[in-house]
Amino acid sequence: MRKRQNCSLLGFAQHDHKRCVSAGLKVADVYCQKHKLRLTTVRRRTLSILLESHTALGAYDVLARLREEGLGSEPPVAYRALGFLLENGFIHRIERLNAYVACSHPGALHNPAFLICSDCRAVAESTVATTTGTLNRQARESGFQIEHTTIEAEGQCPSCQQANQ
Amino acid sequence: MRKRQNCSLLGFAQHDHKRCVSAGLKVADVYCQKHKLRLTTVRRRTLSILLESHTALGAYDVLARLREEGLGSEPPVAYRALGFLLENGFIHRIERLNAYVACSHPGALHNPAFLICSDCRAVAESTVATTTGTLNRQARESGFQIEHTTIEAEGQCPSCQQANQ
DNA sequence: CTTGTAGTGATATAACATAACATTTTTACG
DNA sequence: CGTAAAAATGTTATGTTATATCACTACAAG
Ligand SMILES: [Zn+2]
Ligand SMILES: [Zn+2]
Ligand SMILES: [Zn+2]
Ligand SMILES: [Zn+2]
Repeated sequence: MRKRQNCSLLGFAQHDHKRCVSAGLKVADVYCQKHKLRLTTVRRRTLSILLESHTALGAYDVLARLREEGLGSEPPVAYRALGFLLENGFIHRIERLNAYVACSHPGALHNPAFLICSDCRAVAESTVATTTGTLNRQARESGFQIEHTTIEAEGQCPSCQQANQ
Repeated sequence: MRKRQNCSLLGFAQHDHKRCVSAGLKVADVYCQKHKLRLTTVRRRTLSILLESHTALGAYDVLARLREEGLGSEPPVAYRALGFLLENGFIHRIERLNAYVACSHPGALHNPAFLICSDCRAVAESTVATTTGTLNRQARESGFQIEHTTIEAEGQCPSCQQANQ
């Protein structure tokens, strides 16, 4: 009898979080070198700020951190860095929160689904991104061409459930 | 051999649109009477503004219309009316657009998926709202309690595809 | 009629995002 | 190297979306 694998989602599970940060930065470094992209100081620091938490941060939260460190003080600085990181799949945007979160499975562009805690903004990223067959069928039948699908499930993460019980 | 039913989604299909407006208002009238809710002038007009198009309108778009008609000129007027209509399931919020759309299947609270045209903001509402089994399983296994799921597919509606070909 | 509740009016401000243009840094190439 | 083009950054201003707060009004219940 095989032991059931623990496949709880990163973000809600206990884990060695320093590895998330270092691994995420490493992947970005390698990817950028390979694709001749410039992971500048601001961009790299923006990524590490997001990697340091598995929660969604607003652009102005990021900007505040950058400002403290003398890396820029005006909104475009943060939005440019976030834009670069989004384009290259290192971070994702959480539409419900107008906020940004580091990718948990970096290395390739992809289109994940998210589980978002409405209390603490913790975010877990699922690799499952496809819509249900029914929605796809309805789209096809009505002639709608789907280009991108956003799936965001909101609720309570394990620790906030305990805290609020 | 049974004829294939045309189940193209309202919003992209040709239809008698005056009926959408009158039916939507009627449902709201009845529902509010039954539940002792007050569908005031501003609320009712806000609903009809959204019913008049199957596209998503921003709060400030709605406000502009209300202002023209002397029904209110400051943001809270629109946001309060939209809030009431959202709470009672007469309209939905499109997160990707920070915009609002009248419900196509009014009468009960529900949690639909949307097909959103990125060119013209036309929105079709699908009754299919459940996430994929896999996402639900992942949530359960990691102890996350899903309360609400947003599914928004963005792409091109039939007429915009023709226009851009 | 009076008292509580729900709804509105009005002002201000918070939060999120981009346009536009000047300047600096980096890269590419002769 | 020197220099021109491209990419990134600095800076100012403004646009867009949303909420807090407090005063006032309408209205239903007792
Ligand atoms: Zn981590
Ligand atoms: Zn939480
Ligand atoms: Zn219609
Ligand atoms: Zn369209």
